[in-house]
Amino acid sequence: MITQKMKYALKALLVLGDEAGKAEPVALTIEEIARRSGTPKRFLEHILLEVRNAGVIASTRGRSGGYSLIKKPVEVSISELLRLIDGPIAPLPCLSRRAYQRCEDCTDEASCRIRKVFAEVFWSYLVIIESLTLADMLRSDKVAEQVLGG
Amino acid sequence: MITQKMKYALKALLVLGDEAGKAEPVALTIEEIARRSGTPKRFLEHILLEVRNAGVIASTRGRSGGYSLIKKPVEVSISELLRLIDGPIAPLPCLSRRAYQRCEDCTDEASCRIRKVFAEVFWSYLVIIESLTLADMLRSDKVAEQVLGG
DNA sequence: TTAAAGACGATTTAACCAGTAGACAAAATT
DNA sequence: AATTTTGTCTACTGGTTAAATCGTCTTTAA
Repeated sequence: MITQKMKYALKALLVLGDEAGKAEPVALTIEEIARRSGTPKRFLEHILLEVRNAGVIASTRGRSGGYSLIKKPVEVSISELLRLIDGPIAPLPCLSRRAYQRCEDCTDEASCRIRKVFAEVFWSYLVIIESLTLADMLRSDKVAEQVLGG
Repeated sequence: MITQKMKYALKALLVLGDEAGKAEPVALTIEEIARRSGTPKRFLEHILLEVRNAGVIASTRGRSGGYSLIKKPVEVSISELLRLIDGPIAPLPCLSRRAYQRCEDCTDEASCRIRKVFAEVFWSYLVIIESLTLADMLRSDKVAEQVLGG
């Protein structure tokens, strides 16, 4: 499960992405982003700060300040955002590339059967999620409807 | 990330699976399973209880009691175990089949762009992990080595 | 009947999630 | 220059979960 915080981050980026796609985009205040995305304003502050530090959005302070998207949507990786907000994606610390950690109880990583089996699943999963970008979300209404529920 | 508890559950099942594959398998005590799997004994109690209630293993009480695998390894689904120990697999509650929950802030599920994009990733992922069983883990040493680390 | 096992509920400690509050800094308007 | 509007940053809080541990009870074989 992704966290609520991640959902808020995505919603905020959708708002900023929609704005950036307009004819004459303007910077949006936290207040406005919070309103449009349905996010608690004070909480959104923290989220936007992290996203800004990652170089995805930019902020200007003072009157007529606000936030705007500075990366092209196609360059905003969902998996990177996940790592930023929710932490490592890998099912096991010993399978994470960016946040590798040896399992403290593991005697021999190469022969670990748990690692081995999750590695296979994980690589397949990674290929899929690494290819996802904000652009995919922004134009997702154009995607053909599929049966989802149940 | 899967929890430590899930790792312990898998390790315990590997121990019981290995035992079940022997010529003359015997029931193993918690003590023995804890020793072989490197799991805290008192914690393992709770884990084995849950796994037993799911019908994967059986227990006998009293002297010469213990645990043994009662399902065939090929019938022990890793994804079911994940659901049992760690909860829903889906990235969003509104994408879970078994633990479906509407996102409380969601106005229209069908048009939710977050849901839509995660749905695609999730279904692909599900296909892979749903096919995994304990049997795959038990014979995973036969799997060709692949480069994992980094 | 007693020792060896599992069953089960209560408690604990630390971390994390989701959110709030207050003080501060910058920029534009007046 | 003062004021207002914005973002920045640190700290805190209440609730939940993870990872155990503890004590007690029940079952069963020797």
